[in-house]
Amino acid sequence: MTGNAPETPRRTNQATTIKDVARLAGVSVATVSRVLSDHSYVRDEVRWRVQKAIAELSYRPNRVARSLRAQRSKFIGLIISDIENPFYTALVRAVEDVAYARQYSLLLCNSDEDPEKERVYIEFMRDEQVAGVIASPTEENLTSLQVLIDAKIPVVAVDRRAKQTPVDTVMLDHAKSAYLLAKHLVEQGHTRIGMVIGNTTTTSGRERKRGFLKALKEAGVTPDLTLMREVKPVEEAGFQAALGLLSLPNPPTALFIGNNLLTIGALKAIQHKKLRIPRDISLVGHDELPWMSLLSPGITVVAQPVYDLGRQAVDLLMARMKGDEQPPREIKLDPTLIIRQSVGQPAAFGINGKAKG
Amino acid sequence: MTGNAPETPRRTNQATTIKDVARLAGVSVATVSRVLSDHSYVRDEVRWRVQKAIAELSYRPNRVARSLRAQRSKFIGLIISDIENPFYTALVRAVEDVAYARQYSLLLCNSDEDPEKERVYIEFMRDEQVAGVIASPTEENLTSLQVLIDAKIPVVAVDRRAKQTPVDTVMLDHAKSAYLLAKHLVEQGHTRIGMVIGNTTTTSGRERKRGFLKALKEAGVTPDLTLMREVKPVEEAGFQAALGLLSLPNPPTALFIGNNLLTIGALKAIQHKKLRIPRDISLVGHDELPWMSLLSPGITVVAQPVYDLGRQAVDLLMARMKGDEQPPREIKLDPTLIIRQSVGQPAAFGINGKAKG
DNA sequence: GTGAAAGCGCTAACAG
DNA sequence: CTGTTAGCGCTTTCAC
Repeated sequence: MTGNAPETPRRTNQATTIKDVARLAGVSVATVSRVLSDHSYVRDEVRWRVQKAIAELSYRPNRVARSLRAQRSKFIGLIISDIENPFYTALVRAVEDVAYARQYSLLLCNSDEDPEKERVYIEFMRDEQVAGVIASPTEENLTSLQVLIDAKIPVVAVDRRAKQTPVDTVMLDHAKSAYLLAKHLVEQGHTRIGMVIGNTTTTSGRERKRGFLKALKEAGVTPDLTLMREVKPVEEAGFQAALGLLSLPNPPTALFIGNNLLTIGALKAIQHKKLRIPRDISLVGHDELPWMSLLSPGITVVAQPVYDLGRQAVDLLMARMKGDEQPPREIKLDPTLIIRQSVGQPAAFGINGKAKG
Repeated sequence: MTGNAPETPRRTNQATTIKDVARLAGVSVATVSRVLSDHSYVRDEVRWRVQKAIAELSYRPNRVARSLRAQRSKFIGLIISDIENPFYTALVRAVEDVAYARQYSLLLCNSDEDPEKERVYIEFMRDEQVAGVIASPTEENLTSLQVLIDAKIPVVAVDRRAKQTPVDTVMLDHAKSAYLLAKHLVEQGHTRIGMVIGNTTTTSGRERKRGFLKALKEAGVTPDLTLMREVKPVEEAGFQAALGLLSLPNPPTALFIGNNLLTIGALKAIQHKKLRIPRDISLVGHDELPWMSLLSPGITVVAQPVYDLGRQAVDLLMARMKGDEQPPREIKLDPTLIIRQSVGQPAAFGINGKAKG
């Protein structure tokens, strides 16, 4: 992001500055500055004159100048890995809400699950001297966040951990959510369970896998490695992975899908194979989406308290921005299991007994 | 967004500045600046020394200082009305892609369909001296954009027009998309068509209504005002409006829904009423979503070329930023009708012949 | 080719 | 209480 473009032409109609206000009010710029930030004494009569001048000129302070002066801007950088994922969208919304209320605004960056793009954005945040950064690291052992720490810019990791950097973290109890989902499956008698999750280089992926395995172990089910897929968390990958699983000679009787986009892909694979849920195949997915209840049968999922995730992340960040020096905290939020009708008994002979698409 | 909070404490570990580089390289800051922006002659040997110093100190220019100096920052402001609407999400993605490639980054603002919040953000953009703004105006006759024009900040309206302000505009041919949808309905013999669209204070709402009426008129169908609803484009409003329509003594045989969130709401209302599509009620919706094909039956919709919308908006904006002075242009993009199975013949006796939920 | 110096708009010492 | 002034980090005349 190091711009080397030639200078844009200077604006012609000069905006009104603090000098203009000072001149009109017949005071010094310092006085104007004082009435602007009212933690300093100004005689009422003078204050009034200044305010009048401000109004008359419709003066508004230049925020860039303020930022330069303060060595800190009023931005919160938000780095997410996929703006088209409704989960992150909801997160952005929460952060925006809170930030707006506190007079901060959002520098939104979409890392696209690309650590390099993420790094570029992180350095950019530093160069822009943002007030703080909320990030969902592309990799659990991401090192680039250190740049921000060095620049004394507070950082909060959200949804995923950044193990290499000691920062506050707010996330779902991923292991628990996966556990709930997998437990639901084994309780219905499934033992051949296909798993499709996001890459385990991220916290969410790794922990969900752990939760999944824990449920199986508790039920005495031996996990079958040939039924486990770790892929990029996008719809197409979910489709391919599920399709592969369903096309196996001895396919699973249930699918455990660890991410909302993957779930859409998996559902399309099931549709493609002309399989019926839950008769031919059972399925559980991670994350609730507004349209999930429209499907018939409804899909059993775990829901995240997304808004809370965002809100708490901002709260933590704000505390740091105010100078909070405590050791990094980690907040884990609880998932909610929403049981619908997508899980049945394991099909008698597996899906091989059925016509295949 | 006029911050009045007390000054944050000055950072302790001073970042390396252009001065440090100059000192280390044994040149003046001017020379360093020259090698940074290489449109100026610097002796090779000197250039090399400077570059070495830059590398050694991991120097990165302070972007805030640059912005202040240039009277213009490297941000593109993006004001949308609902970050949780997948349509806008896709738009954000497109804009982010293009902006990133051109070394700009995104200041994302969610107006929440609130003209006041929008106005605050617009002034904020001005105060931050952004390079340009892409906005989807909350109201067609929004006046606040004038602030940006006055500050010579280029503006592009996207998805919706801003009639009061002469700016470039990129949007779907809303009238056409609505027309295609409504035509499809009347061609199947529907004459009692319920309409639920977003408020007609926006371009999209108004034009879609126009397209809807045009299709009816062409087919010789007299629009029934009691079947037409204009609401806030959110799921809940769609649910309520559709529910109202379906609960009428003489309900419509088909629903025309003018927005994706409204469609989700309408589908929930249909589900709530225990009606079947298309047997009891037909439905068409605006906007394609990744999961639409998962519904059975699939929903007939029009799709927007969202990515293109975003890309063209940025292109137009960039041209203006480079000084393009042509009169404002308006680009209209074409919708695509995706016919699935949600429209059937009008039910023989309307839904009153069926059990109601 | 290169350096010195002014200045972008603002805030915070420091005087008075 | 209020004014003067320095300076945040950078780019760009203007000299040399």
